[in-house]
Amino acid sequence: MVKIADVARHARVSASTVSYVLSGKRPISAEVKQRVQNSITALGYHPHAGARSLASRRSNVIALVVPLRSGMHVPVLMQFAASVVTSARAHDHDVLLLTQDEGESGLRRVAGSSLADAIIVMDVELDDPRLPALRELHVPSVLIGFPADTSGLTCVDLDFVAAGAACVDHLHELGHRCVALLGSPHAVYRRGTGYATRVARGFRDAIARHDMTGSTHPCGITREAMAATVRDLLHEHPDLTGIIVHNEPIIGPLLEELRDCGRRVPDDMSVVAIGPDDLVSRFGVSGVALPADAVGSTAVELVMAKLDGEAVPAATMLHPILTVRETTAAAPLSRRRLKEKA
Amino acid sequence: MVKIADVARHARVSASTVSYVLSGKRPISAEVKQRVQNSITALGYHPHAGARSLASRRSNVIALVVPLRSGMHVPVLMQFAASVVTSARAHDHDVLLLTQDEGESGLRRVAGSSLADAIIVMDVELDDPRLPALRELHVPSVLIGFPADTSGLTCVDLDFVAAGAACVDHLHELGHRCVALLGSPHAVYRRGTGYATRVARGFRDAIARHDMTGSTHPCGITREAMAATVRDLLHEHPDLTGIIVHNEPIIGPLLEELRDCGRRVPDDMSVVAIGPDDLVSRFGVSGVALPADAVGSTAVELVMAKLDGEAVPAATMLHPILTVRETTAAAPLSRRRLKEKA
DNA sequence: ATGAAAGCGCTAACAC
DNA sequence: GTGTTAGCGCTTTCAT
Repeated sequence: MVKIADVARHARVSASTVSYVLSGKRPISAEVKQRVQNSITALGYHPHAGARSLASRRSNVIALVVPLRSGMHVPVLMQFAASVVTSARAHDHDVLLLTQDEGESGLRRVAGSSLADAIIVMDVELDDPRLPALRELHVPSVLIGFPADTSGLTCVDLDFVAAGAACVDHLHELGHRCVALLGSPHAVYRRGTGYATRVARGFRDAIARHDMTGSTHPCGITREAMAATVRDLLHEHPDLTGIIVHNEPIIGPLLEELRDCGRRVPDDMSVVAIGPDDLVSRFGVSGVALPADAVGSTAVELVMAKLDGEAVPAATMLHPILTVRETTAAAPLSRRRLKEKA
Repeated sequence: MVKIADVARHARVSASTVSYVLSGKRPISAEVKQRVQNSITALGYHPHAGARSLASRRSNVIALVVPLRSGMHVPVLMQFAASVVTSARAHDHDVLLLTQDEGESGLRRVAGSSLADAIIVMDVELDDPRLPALRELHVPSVLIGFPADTSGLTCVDLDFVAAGAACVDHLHELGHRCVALLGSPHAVYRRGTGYATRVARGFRDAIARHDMTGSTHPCGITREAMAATVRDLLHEHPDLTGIIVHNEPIIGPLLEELRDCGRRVPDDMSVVAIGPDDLVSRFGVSGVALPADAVGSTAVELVMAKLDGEAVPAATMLHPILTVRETTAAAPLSRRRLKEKA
């Protein structure tokens, strides 16, 4: 194994000079710098990670805790993870993969042994059991998702309240006055998943602001459950012209069901979705995409800032971006009005 | 930070004794062992990973290279990864996550800096550009998937040849004599993805062995492409009674399409699938599941064996397990014969 | 069965 | 702008 002393000898400098060339922590003459770099490539030198972390008290590794057994949409998890790895590498850090089932002790182990300098935790729930550990741990951490109490933490996620509102705003602009939110299964609301509730809040706020009629409907993820909910919905609200759906697995089936019920989308019924961009774009649905890449890279930026001792906000909310596709159009009623005017 | 000397003092032993209690590399009296363990928990001691890897030349980390941008079925990737992490933890190792796009240099970096003791590479292609590096690297590696030439490597995967054959065998036993393989898109065969070709080989071998009629059909992943292929197929082979499908995205649509074509499954047409178990079981399809967990844990076992200096086979093929569900039944023709006999 | 001591390869004062 | 040196916290001979 080639070590720093070998490089130093080869470049006719001291070991510390090699170290400083690598870290850039002190000015080095252009000539020496060049010589050292040549020797490094000539010998194929790679600094020993362990020695480095021992001497510098920095492992240049960040731990990423992923929820492997959860009911989350898996491709999104992957996108998160990919984005975290890529961003971390851009900051010269590596990523250690931890599973949620190691729980609190996993966090303590990784932090305690200086395996990682920081921790990113995905899919945090409202009252997550790991929160106390994260607060008291001496390594910086960033959470993806919002717990009930963010004090003493750093959290990042899509602004789901704004996302819910953005969907309503979009429908309102198109002249819709009676809309519905097709949400997650009841269980998701009860178990503290935060974002489900937040979308509902954004929805209700916007409905009130625009003086519209709106109702929210938890909805199962099976085709049958969805069909039942939708039929009830159409029956109880005959003047419904817009549906906002925040429930990944039913986006596709919902479109089919509406067709089966004799409603053309978007002519008779507009549909807006909040969900993973692969899903949303695959079905050509207007809506707000879950910005997995942005969330991942933001999490890394926040972690790096904390490692540099900078102060960061407890909550970072990513602005929703609504993309208009083929499932939303002017409300039937307002189109009728337009014709009458003509 | 509490270090080994602190534990030693607290337990009134030397540092080396603490180290040996931890590693078990030399006999320690029950009494001392107990005292040391008490001190460890009392002080909340965690050995410093960097110091450890420096002194022992072992990081206790294995690198896992995942193909993030590939066309692979993402949930399966996740299952692999989860299985690798869990198995690694059972061997007291952690997992470093690398993305495929770091390529060969990523492997050299991780190995060269002693960040990881070993490398597991997922989704290896027939002529993977990273193979030379993997062969010459001084750290052990295990590949998930088979390249064209496995010499000097250690590979593990489902035995796709046997899987293809098992599907044919199953149909043969049910009395089917004319079957078809609905495979991956043409592009997958051209690009060297190994398993596609291997399934086809197993299929053809079994067809020949049983003296059956069989044809293989590459198939696009869109609903339309699949529908076209299926209609051609039904038209050209009127006596077709069984379809083996090895193409994740079309498993569901295929069942619908057959129904639309007036074929009842399994009464008129049996369907066997090779694919991710979540998919296969979701649709109640008979078939061979991709044993992600088994592949992941086997990969870890192989890596551990290599780290222990044991010799391991270049190729480990996991036996396919065919599960019979609701989409296969006795061939219509043979049932007719049975009736005639009665 | 236990202890003492010599590194492992690197970084960061401290010197000049 | 560069060199010297004292650790970083652990493992593992060597010694008893």
